Amino acid sequence: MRLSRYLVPTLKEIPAEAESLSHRLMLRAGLIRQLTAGAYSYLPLGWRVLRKIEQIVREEMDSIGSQELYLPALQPLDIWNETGRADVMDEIMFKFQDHKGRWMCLGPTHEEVITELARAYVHSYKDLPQQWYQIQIKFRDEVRPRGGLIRTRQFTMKDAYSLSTSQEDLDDWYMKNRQAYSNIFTRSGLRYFIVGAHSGPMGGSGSEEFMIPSDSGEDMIIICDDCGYLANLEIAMSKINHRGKLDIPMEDVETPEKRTIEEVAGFLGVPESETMKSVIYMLLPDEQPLLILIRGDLDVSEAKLEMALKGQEYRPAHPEEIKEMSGAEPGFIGPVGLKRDDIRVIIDDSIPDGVPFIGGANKDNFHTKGVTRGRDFDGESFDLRVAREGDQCSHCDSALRHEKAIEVGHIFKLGTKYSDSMGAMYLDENNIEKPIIMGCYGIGIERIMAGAIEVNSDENGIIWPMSIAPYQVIILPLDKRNEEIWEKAEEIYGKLWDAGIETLLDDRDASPGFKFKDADLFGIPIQIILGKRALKSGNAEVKVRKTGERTDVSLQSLLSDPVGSLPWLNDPTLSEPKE
RNA sequence: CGGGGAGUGGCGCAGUCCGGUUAGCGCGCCUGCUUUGGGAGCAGGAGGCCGAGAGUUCAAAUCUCUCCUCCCCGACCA
Repeated sequence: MRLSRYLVPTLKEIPAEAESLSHRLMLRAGLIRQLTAGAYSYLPLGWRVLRKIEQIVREEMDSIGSQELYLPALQPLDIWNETGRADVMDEIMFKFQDHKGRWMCLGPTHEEVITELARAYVHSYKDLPQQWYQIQIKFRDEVRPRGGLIRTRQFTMKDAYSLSTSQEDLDDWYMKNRQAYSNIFTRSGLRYFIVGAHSGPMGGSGSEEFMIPSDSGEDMIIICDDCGYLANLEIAMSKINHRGKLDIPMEDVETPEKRTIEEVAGFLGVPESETMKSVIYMLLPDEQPLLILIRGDLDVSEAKLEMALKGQEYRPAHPEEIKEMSGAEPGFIGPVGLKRDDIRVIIDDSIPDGVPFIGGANKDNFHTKGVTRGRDFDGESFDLRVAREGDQCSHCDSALRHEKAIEVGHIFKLGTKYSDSMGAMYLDENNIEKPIIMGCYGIGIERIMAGAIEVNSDENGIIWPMSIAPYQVIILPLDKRNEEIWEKAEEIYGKLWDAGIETLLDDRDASPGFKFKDADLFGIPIQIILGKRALKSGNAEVKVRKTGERTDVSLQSLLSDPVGSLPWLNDPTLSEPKE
């Protein structure tokens, strides 16, 4: 492609809207343009990168025997009502009525459509196993799009769905996809972590996320450098050191207007870790009260709570309900002396038997010292707390650290959640009807692009890994009016394309400095610089964007054997992440 | 959804508090001449219902009201 006729609007100044590194560089390098919040036009250079990524994804999915198909983004709301997810995903679904008044939506994901397909075509164990995938657009009316392509309302996802007859076969598909994902991210020049994750509204028994460490990420992952434990902060485990057991009697102390843990601990002159936090929720749909107890200095992980409750829904209790139950204002609630006997109590294991804590007295302006589990109250034990940086690893006792990360892939063992609710059944060898066991596996295509930029750039611009670079080579004739330079540039350009090397020719009438700056900004891995100096000696100058290394290569060999004279084309280190 | 910030040629901004010439500057764009190894110089140009609507006023980018949009933090989120 000739740059003079190419839509690559590079910017010298950074648009004010861009905050994250990848967003700034994508705008500056002319890869994308925002149309509205969370929706971007992909300009030619950006689109080429996305297509490269898709191709890598396609090859790896095909290689594990996954079949590519294409499902509609336009979907009737009915199928979402079958699984009950019309309600669960209500907030993020783009919904509207067609001209007949039927409710439709733009698919935020495709489990329902896939299950409908399976229900229609899979009837026998002989039809299984199967894995189907697509590379398709998703629509999610995100409350807050952010970070350029990190979170958008319209994006491309590779989503795959495995259909199995047994848990073992699901496990097998899960591992195959896991391996394919590892290949995809490695080939795309990304350094990634696989972390244990929370399944959320997808449901199912287990899931893992593929994470690229980056300050622009929205997720927090917990890392143990010693034993390699990795998990999303939402579900990360950590070890708790308990104080010694002590048998002291309960004693009410006056704590006027001290409601928060911080206020109470400060007022009584004790560390927050010697206090106990009590939170009351109402379980739905029965309105059964739920008391959650956790050490005062720790926080409850919503994801862990959701798992402890096995997905049962809940809501925060109203202040009147709390008052009725405890006889005190919120801020003075504790586990001892509550006025409801149907209350369910779940306790984080930061509150062990025999260790006294300071808790609410269920009496306005009073707390109780010496409240002790096992003696004064008890309940179900769970790990509910959010792990903190510096906490001990639950596997090896080393200190945990955390890091921000971009989620680029997520794999789930769904089980029979969708096949049960939508009736996707098959007959087994014994003529018994069974639900199909499903898995689903997603990759965010744009996030790979954004992630690759986050990880591979310097102060001058993007440094594309060779594997996903929009072009491998850019030719920079520095003096357009020097006919010899111009002719050589054209000649090399033609030869490179003949040899199958994707090449850009900067044929713009611009100053050398301008071309250098743009070439660095674009991040094309190999620059071929044609100036008078080099030409005099019969050489072109080859600059490797990633290393800055410059080498003279004879024009003769470039023309006769382009691939052979550019060994960098096949240098694997140019497809690896920096450092 | 809570908090904060911002809408002025394609991009970055000034002007707004304190109303008053043809609304400025830089980048980019067009024409000409010069220039050519790290975002060239000079000269001459084109391009703006100042986010939208209503109001106040002799007069509104500027004051008032309503609305819309975008960004950031948080909550939320395959």
